[in-house]
Amino acid sequence: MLRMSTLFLRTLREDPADAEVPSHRLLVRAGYVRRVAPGVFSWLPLGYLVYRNIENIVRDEMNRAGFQEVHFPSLLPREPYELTGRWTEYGDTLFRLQDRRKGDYLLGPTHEEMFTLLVKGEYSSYKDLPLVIYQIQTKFRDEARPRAGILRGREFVMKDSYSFDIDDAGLEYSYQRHRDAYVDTFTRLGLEFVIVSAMSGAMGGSASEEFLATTEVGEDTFVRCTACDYAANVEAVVTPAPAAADYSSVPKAHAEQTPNTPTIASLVGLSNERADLARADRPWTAADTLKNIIFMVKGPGGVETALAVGLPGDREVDLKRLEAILEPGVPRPFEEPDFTKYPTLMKGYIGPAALGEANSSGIKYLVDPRVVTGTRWITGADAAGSHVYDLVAGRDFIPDGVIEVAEILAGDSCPKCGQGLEIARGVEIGHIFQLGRKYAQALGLKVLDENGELVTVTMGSYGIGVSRAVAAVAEQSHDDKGLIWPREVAPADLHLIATGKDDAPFEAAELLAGQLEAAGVRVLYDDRRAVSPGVKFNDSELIGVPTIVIVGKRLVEGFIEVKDRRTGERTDIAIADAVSALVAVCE
RNA sequence: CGGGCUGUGGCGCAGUUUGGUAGCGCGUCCGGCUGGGGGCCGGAAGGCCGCAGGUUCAAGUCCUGUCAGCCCGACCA
Repeated sequence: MLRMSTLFLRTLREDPADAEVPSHRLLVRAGYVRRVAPGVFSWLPLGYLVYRNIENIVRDEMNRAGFQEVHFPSLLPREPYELTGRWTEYGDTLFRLQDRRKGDYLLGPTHEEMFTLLVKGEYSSYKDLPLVIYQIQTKFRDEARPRAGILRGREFVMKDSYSFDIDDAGLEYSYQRHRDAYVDTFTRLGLEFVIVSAMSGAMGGSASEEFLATTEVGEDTFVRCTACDYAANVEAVVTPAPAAADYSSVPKAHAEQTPNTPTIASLVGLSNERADLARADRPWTAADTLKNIIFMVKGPGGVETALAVGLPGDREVDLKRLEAILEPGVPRPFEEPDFTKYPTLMKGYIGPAALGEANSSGIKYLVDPRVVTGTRWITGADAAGSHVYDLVAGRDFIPDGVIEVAEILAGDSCPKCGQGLEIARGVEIGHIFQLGRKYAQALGLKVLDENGELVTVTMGSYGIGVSRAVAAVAEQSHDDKGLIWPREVAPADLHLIATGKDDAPFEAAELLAGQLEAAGVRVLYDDRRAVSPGVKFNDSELIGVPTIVIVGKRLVEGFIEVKDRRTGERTDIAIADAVSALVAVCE
């Protein structure tokens, strides 16, 4: 039994000044966590109870799936990370340290290397596989900017598991088992979540998926369909290409003088103002223009290549999508000096005529999926102050291909059902990933197959942010008064409050608390004598135990009050029936 | 790494413009009252005003430097 009179707990009446997001504010105010350093937190008794409940749910679901728990150190030697290149690849995010002999060590940010080496040391036959092992471990990442309290710290707890299979089919199965286990885990945590494809379509379907707990303070943007169950990372959204349009009635392309129209807005304005350019049926909009943007892309060898992107003028290029699709190439904007290298490009008036590998600039020209054959555009005429009208894709120009980098806007069509998409935010609480043979290759994890041949093992890696899940639940489950824990993760089942100046309520509550404990109910008992009822009520709402029981002024009539923290609904029950009634509530 | 803001008892803040012996609320301690929504009265403890240097008779306040933290962005298995 937890007694408020002795519990190591101090609740705060005011919000801490450095906390912005609700989970951070409330976890600090309710005395669950305290900040120690940027992105580093201590867990106080109530917080640690919640943390452990969540950890145990994660562990339980892993074990149910048949995975085996191991435990690695956090302090790791440099060598394995050197072999996979991550000692340098991880950059400043890696916490590094040296021992007294100047030997390099690191605090593990994730443990692919260690798992791979462990299995390599023990197993050597296909008969040993498949294998899934996991750990629940403190991880360290020296994030450039920790924020949002527990949601994004530099020290955090992660469950990471790794699957080892002989072939792709085995990997697919291990991946699927994790996917199922994650759905069960997050459902049990009471989290509202979506599963989004984490990679661009080109990289292939299910190789990597993220589990995002939906919350407006999340750092990951994703889209989901308002009508069907489609959800995807912004990088991975596929824009459905419209059917090719009939352009038989579209007049021949004609260049027009359009002075001082270097921007889309100015071009659309002028086109509507001038009678000779205006459309008869409707005004021109930015979506009628074809905007061409050039990037310089640095390839892995360090060589820069120009790339032209064409997209409807009402859209911007989403740099994250562009970077994701060009990976490992790195794009940068096309700048003034670059124009001198491509004399046929006229800044502000770049058109398809100059673009494309077959044309004057020789620059590869990729267009948005909406630019299908038959669509007609206003676009640059490659001369200052001049635009081409009625330029038809497929008739007047042929791009080198399609590229999916336009920003996603709310209302865009769902690639699955065609209805509108919405943009939402979430925090990544799980990630499942078919690693393949990268680490097994680098570290030489091979086994003998049934033909006696050495084959490289294929791996998957699967993470759950355990400490982050505490904050994610808090983020999704609170009101203006405080936290509201789902029962299974709550620090207690019941928050029992005794009020009054006489001994009677305290004696009755004491007795009740003992009986409830004996019946297996976890009780947080507010036995403080000198504290006024208002303080106790407010504390109970801040702390967020799902059921609040008050032994107070109605005791003389033989009743106690039961309040549901989430709904606020109150019921009176007879003290004589209290134990059985409350046990029932807590089941 | 770029931009903005802030450093004053445990927490939240005022005081800095205009230099003159450091204040308020909460919390804590002692005594009393109160006892169904952070209640009241009286008393008390607790501060290198981020740090260093400078100006001045005098610096929380002005000047220079520096460190730290927070927020936005970049970044983020």
